[in-house]
Amino acid sequence: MPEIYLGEFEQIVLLAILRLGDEAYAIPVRAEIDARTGRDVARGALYTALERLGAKACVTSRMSDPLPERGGRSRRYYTVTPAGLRALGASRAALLALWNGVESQLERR
Amino acid sequence: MPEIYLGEFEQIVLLAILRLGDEAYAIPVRAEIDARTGRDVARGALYTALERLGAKACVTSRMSDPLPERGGRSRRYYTVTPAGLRALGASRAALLALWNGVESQLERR
DNA sequence: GTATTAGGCCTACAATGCAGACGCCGCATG
DNA sequence: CATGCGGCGTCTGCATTGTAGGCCTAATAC
Repeated sequence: MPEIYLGEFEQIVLLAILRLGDEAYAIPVRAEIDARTGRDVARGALYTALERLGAKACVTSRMSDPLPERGGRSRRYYTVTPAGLRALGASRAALLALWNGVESQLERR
Repeated sequence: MPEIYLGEFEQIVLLAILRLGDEAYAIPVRAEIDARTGRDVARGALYTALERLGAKACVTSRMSDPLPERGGRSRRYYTVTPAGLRALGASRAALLALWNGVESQLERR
């Protein structure tokens, strides 16, 4: 297990995909991120992140058939791999370990 | 409020400083990070992060007097500013919002 | 056809993460 | 007092991640 490190944004993207389940293609992912974090990223930004996650085998993707809709182009749906889940769990644990006990200091402003 | 974004590593550093209180100079910070996250970063890495946090006004620092010890050079002690605390709180909230409800999927491995 | 809309991809640059080498300063010890 | 050693700040430079913006295509609508 060669220790995969996720950047913060990559984590966010993975989480959004998980949350969306089988509706996870770029546009809804982007919307989800915006809704949850207020971060309004460009589509291009998202695609590069997704590509890099793919390179690390944290996600896989499949193309859909074209849709019978207004601009119904085929969509690329993403799924988080087990390796991706593991990596996510690891970074979460690391963050939690550091947060633990510090919250109180935050509240004091 | 011009929206300060913290990278993941910067968050970790801030948290370590908070945790160390008034013993927060580079070497213990490094040790703390290693102990909590298993991340064994070079000193240089840490200093650049600290410098950048300084530039964003998330930390301040003061030099100590030289110490009467073997290699007793002066140390640079760091303190998290209110702005730093705010930024930390914000990124934590963002992460939490996304994590919320996803933990269950992680457990299923 | 031509507009309009959804959505994938490419290019290129900025910000962050990280390491290794350098050098200072003070004690120690002969 | 000179040489060495140990603690620690600092500099330079490259690698990885983050982000924007524009281009292109496929499909319906008119």
